[in-house]
Amino acid sequence: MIGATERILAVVREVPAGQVVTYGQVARLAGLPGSARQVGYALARLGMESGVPWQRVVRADGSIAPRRAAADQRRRLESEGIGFDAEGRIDLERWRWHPGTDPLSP
DNA sequence: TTTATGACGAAAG
DNA sequence: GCTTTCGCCATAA
Repeated sequence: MIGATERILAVVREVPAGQVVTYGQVARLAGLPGSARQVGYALARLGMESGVPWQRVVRADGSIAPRRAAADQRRRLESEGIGFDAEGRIDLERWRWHPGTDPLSP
């Protein structure tokens, strides 16, 4: 029996570098519509060196969830080519990941 | 067992 | 665009 946390992490691992997804989006893709908080909670208990690209998960409005590692997350995303506006938000229209449309899948 | 909390989100005013 | 309200659910106390 695969737990919800496992499915959440599986989805996050699918997100290609240079693109982002929102918490709610991950929840839906994991089959847990409406449980966006669960996504954040699963990532919070995760180790930063777990290999999961947690930095690619952002809020529904494109901003970074305020916490200790927020600055580190922004730095990582910028190094992947993602840009932020003056209010610290990402243009989701431009960098949002849509399943099946990642650069490596023709 | 009941309450509170948290890397959230959408709707309503 | 802002704040409030409510829904969600695993953990902790």
